[in-house]
Amino acid sequence: MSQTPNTMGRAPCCDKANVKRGPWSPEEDAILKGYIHSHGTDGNWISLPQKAGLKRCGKSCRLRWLNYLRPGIKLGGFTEEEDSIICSLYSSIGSRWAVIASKLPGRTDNDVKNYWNTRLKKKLLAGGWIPATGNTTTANIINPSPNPSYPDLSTASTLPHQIHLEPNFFCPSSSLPSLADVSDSTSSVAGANTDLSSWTTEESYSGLSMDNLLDLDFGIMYKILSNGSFGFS
DNA sequence: AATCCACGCAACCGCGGGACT
DNA sequence: CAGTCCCGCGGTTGCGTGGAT
Repeated sequence: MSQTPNTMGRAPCCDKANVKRGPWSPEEDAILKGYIHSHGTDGNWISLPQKAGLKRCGKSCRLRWLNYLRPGIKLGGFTEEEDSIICSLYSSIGSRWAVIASKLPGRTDNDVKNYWNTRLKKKLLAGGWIPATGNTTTANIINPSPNPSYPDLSTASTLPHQIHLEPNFFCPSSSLPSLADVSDSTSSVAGANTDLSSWTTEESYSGLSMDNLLDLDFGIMYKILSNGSFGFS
């Protein structure tokens, strides 16, 4: 990169007057794909377009690669199961699209975000899962049932239970999920008690931070989140 | 057939935070 | 420790398209 250091705020990532903007052409896609296949990103997106011979901003190249060109990208409509996963995670962690997308192989954060904003939100509104008034936030997606059962994700055809949100992470011992539901995890969770079979007290659950929880095998995490008595700040 | 409008999606923008010097 | 740079993220914008009028 050859930008002059700017002490008055952040320097622009590229010279906007000399980069192409807007939709990518098939030729540009081919150039970017070919360059990354043979050279990789070299850990530097800013200098990549110049090296590859593209008149694009590095951020634009990164976005194009991550969202459309990299191998394994899943195109097409979302499945009911993916709907359930998105709803469940959104209700518990909010608009952390990158985290949600990481639980959906082949999906990108942009994809999930667009899907939520354009279609899934409407679906939830239509089904009464989101209050018709006010903004859609984690705080107003409320579990209407005091004693939710655990929906089976593998055969999910309906929207999941929502999470009751509290100011801080908590888990009253009276509402612990059945250990039979959580004891089959083989996940390794750094910094947390990973022996799920030993989770018999409120204390052992409380030691699990939200980030730890996100590292759990999704099926186990879902079962925990599906218990309407958990909450996160 | 022409115009309007709503929708979906690709892309851009700015910020926060981590890495590096 | 402070300053700088870049990556990654979430919010937002704007264009293309298809349906309605």
